[in-house]
Amino acid sequence: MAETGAPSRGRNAAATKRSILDQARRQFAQHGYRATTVKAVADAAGVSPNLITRYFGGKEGLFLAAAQVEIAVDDVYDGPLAGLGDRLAASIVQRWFGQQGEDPLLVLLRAAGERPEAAAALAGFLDTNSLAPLRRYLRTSGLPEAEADARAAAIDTFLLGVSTRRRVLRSDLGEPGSLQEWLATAIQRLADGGFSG
Amino acid sequence: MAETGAPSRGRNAAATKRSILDQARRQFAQHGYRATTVKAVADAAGVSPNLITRYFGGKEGLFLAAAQVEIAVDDVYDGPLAGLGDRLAASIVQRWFGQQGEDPLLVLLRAAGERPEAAAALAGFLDTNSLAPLRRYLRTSGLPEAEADARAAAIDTFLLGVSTRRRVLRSDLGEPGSLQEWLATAIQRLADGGFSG
DNA sequence: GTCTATAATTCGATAGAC
DNA sequence: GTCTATCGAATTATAGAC
Repeated sequence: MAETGAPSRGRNAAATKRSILDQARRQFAQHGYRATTVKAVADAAGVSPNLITRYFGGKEGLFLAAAQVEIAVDDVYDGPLAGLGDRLAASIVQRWFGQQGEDPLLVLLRAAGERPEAAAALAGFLDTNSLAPLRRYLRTSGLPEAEADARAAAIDTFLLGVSTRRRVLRSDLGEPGSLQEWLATAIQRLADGGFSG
Repeated sequence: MAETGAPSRGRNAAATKRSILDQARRQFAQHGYRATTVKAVADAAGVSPNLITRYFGGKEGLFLAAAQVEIAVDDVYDGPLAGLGDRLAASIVQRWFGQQGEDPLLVLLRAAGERPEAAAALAGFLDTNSLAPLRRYLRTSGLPEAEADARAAAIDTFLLGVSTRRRVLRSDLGEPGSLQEWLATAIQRLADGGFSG
């Protein structure tokens, strides 16, 4: 009885649409694109499959809607370089454990292996919203461009690895507390970097 | 005319089987599990689809065969800690650029998003063949267990991120030369790292 | 605004000939 | 040892009733 998206809708298109979208996100995030069927989503949302075509234009449109990420502004780039690891780690753990509903980024990450556009969309999103800000921040901290870029790429890559291990490979990364500490240390090591040494 | 697996086989079961397997690895590595059809593999191998059932028992068996990884013994764990980054980076770049045929690990990585057993298989393989050896090596280097484990996990996670970025998200990571340098530095930073500081 | 029924396709697997 | 032909299941999308 852990239904999320089927709380007694009646004849209300908006609520129905939302319910379908919630379940779609959940299932795409869990099984990827192809393994998710419109019937399964409709069943989970408690509606008839044809409503998915009606409201989202089909499975493709449903996926695009489910993969839509809202960019959350963050304050991780306010503060000294020495605290970057702590701030980033806190932000990540917060995003992971303090959130209801599925993360649209996970929809993209999980579908990236089977859908090239999903891979491209995720790559683009990360470049714009993770790598580029990191680069700017590190450059502003007074580092040479090449050094800043190398460190930013390393951190960004590490974070992708963490997400892949946790969400795709489903590895147990430990308690939120110790996980956050470990994350902070690793990030800080890369941020303090010596790449052009 | 870049066909790999269809070099004029005649009535030779072993050669046919090999040809199918080569093409299967290639396609699974490129499109994942569900998006790869037995017909497409058969066409690429220049054979009839039913031979896949005949020789591999079906699509499932074909995937398992294509995902079979042969463990290559490596000498990255011979040498001082200060050179670990260099040795690991060299080994990785070598594996990437100096290899014919598709990497079975990529088959697993790409299918991990849609097939839980593939995810589990990859996680298990990495634990046994990457994380555990790293841990052993770092412990042997005289580090406290907790510290060695934290550094090993960080390196392993970073490497997963690199593979995901490169093969799944298809990001351009630059020339082999500079890529290897960057890898070596990042790995070494994590290997040297004060996690219990 | 939503459902039932069904069309149209795709795909994996099988049977049997050569 | 391999191919042609076909079956059956699954899935997306549509038509039309309520």
